Amino acid sequence: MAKAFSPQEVEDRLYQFWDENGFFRPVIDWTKQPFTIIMPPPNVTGDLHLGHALTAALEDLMIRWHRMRGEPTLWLPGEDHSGIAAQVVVERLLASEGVSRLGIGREAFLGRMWEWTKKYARNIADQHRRLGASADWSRERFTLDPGPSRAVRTTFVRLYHKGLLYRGERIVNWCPRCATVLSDLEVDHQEVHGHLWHVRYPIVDADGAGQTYITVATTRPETILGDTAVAVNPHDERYTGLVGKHAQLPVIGRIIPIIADPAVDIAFGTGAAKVTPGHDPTDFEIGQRHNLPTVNIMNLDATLNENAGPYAGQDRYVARRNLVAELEREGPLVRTEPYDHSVGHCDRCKTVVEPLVSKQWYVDIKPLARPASEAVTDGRIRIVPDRFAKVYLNWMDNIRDWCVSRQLWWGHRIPVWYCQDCEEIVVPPLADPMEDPSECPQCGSTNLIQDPDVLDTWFSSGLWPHSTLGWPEDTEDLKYFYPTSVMETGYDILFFWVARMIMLGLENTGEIPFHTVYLHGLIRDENGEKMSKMKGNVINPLEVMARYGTDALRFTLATGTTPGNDMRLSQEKLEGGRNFANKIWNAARFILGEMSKSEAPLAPIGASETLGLEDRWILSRANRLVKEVDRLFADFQFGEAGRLVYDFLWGEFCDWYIELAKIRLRQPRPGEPSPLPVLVDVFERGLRLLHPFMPFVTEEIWQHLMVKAGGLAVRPAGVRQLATTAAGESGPPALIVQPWPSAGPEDEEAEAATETLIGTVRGIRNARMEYGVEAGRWVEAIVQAGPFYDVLHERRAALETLARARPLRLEQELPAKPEQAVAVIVGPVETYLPLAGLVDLEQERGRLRAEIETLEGQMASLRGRLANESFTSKAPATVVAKERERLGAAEERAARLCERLATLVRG
RNA sequence: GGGCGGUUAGCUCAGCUGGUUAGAGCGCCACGUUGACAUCGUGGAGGUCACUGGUUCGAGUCCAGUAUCGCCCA
Repeated sequence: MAKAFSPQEVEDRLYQFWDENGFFRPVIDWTKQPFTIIMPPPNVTGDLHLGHALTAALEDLMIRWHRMRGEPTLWLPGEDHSGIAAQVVVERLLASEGVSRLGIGREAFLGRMWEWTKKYARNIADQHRRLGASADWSRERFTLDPGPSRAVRTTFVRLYHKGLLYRGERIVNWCPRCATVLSDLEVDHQEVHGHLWHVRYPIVDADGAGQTYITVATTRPETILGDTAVAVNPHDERYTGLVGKHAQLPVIGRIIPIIADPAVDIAFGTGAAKVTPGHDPTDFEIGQRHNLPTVNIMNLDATLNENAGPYAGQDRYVARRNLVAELEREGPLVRTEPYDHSVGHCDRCKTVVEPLVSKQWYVDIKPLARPASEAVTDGRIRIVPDRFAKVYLNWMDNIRDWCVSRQLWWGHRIPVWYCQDCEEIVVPPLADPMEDPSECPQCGSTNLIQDPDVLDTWFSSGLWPHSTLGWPEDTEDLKYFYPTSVMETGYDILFFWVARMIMLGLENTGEIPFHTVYLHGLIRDENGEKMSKMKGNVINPLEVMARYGTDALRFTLATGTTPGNDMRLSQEKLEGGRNFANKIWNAARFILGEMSKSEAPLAPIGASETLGLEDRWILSRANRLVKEVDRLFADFQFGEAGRLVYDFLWGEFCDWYIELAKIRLRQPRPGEPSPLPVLVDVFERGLRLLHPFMPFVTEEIWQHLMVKAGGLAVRPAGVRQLATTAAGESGPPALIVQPWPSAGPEDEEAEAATETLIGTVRGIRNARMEYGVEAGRWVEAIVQAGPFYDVLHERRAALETLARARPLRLEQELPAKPEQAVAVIVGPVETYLPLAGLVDLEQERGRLRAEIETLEGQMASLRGRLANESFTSKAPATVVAKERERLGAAEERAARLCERLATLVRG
């Protein structure tokens, strides 16, 4: 084995080994409950980013854990066609070739889309493989595949016939750059610095005494050209006399009514609002209430149209500038003030969205939202962390109809035909949603034209948990794996995706799509900034993996996040992950080296009384760890679990157990058991616990271990020699399919004794350092071990070696304690280091006094607590007992320290 | 405007049924190349847990309020 772990040498090989042996494919076993995760399908628009890496790390962690627990485990991978985003990329590609989408036509364009998509879907899948994703690639799905497409069309047809899909003309969010409508969720509201322009409209039928004009305030003066009324609040006394009168629009001279509507905010601007039903959602509603005409002044590319009179053909912002100039010149502009307000931007391209009236397809969402809310309120679906349940329910309660049509070519074409002879809308029959209608059922015409638009990408994503498993067919997969277990994704798509999956899953299947929603946070850069290509602070997971290894990335992500919270990723953190992998690697090198040296077969671990103290200790600690990790995993606390495994392997196993084992291995005493079986057993169990976090390094080491163990003809306890593949065949042994460890009993006696041993070693090291003893020098030590005499006598060699204390005199009771010596007191164990020539009695007295002082502070607070009648009567007995014990220990230690101090003072 | 979250060591963060003298990684200081590992080891310094009040025998942890930063929705 190489001196340092080199990830690139093992990752591809091991992934292939797992994949080829079918370990990723579940065996359907109807007697067992499966564990299923449907992977959120990444967009095919490029490379995986760190968010995907986090998703993969956490999902693979759960998947590997459940697989090791022996559950039929399915992780179904896939990719999303990502409608608008993908189309934009390919359109840009075409532009670089000097052609356009419209130029080459729909069919040729879709050909190019597919060509491009296939390449990138493969790219995404390959990147998931590099992340070590143990997903079942035989079940991989793409949103435009025949299966999921059939699900989309079936859903549309059923919703339509149920009356839950309708075509409506209303104000939509239009992205002039993407040339499509957007759903409310795809609009990103941002504060922008703008102006509020106060514009005076003359009253044409003023009654002499009253006002002769009315002043409106607007942030979008160009829409004046589309005004069809001025509205005031009915309770606004400033304007009561004007309601019913008429004003004249500047520039184009249209006469418009002054109306009263409660939607107008008295406090905003002048209290008089211009009403542009064609270009503002609120105004549209006012227009509906008052039967106002709607004037559309804009083309779909955000230039003004013929209704804009002299401004026709100008871009909206050019027109705004020019119009403001004209108003100023001509007089109606009475005031301009700076004004910050929120403006909708296209989620994808950040272009300012234009509200305009358009005919689109909508899902009547409330009937779907109710059952989706109930599924969360009644606990059938658990959201982790649970605070997001409130966010979810709040959104559901205020949900608005979902605009699902998009003016794109790339996507699921809307299965609606329009009769060109009678205006009938034709949708395929419920009985066969896939059938394209050939004639109009109303008039018999065959002159049908399919709606040119496609559906919102999220419409197909919303079906993902059931469409990937075969719905609408009643497949075996659907029956077995649905409802799925966990949906793990980022909180940023809770509404976009998770909510819609719940609604559509319930609608289509009558069942929840998943039992648990686990939401992770965003990965930010080391300064807490959101990563973006624009800022240039994007960390590419592929580069990270090349530099630090996949395990390092995965461990760092999995342990650095808590549910629903963002994480800052930095090189330092990744280094930590890499170092941990290397630490484990080197522990393996040590153990394997020792195994090679040993001629004897690896003995099974015997009964407790045949084991050494530290063996019992580390086994007990390992058992405690398994118990804790199980508890934390079950509660989705992966980060905390990972940290415990890290602390155990590094801080206990490597730092102490291996060091203690070395002493026995180098100076074996007759009759003493070898630590090797325990070394191998505990390490091997540690590898299993770590496997879901760091699959590659653990598998690689485990394979080495098996070769060695196999060579010695004895395997660590509990190893499954052969794995079973999906085809029911036997495969080679592999860590990925080893059983998850189960927790054995704890050994408190061994833990306490070993802690005393470790504490004494630490105390001696500490004293050495304080007195400036050179690291390599051996020092004399005299130990009064009291009740730990037998234990320390047993571990005498350990104490000597680890504390570098020799000669070491060990007694149960010390009749006379050395005076010219440093005292180290750990529990009832007193250690004296004469440190010839180095001990300064004044320094030693100071050291003792300081220790006594902190101890006294502690004792005072404990005594106070225990003297408090309400504490002893109200606190649980175990807590009170524990405090008593602590006080006792502190008192004993203080007494010993005081005694020591007294000796020194006397001397 | 409504809702949510953060505020703990120099930095980044854990701390989930309230119970030691609050932990980790990184950074810092000192020492150390004995055959697992310098991607390392040993030891150390460093925090009135944002603030105020409350509940409780006991609060970093629960409640209310304040400040401040951030996010979501409108």
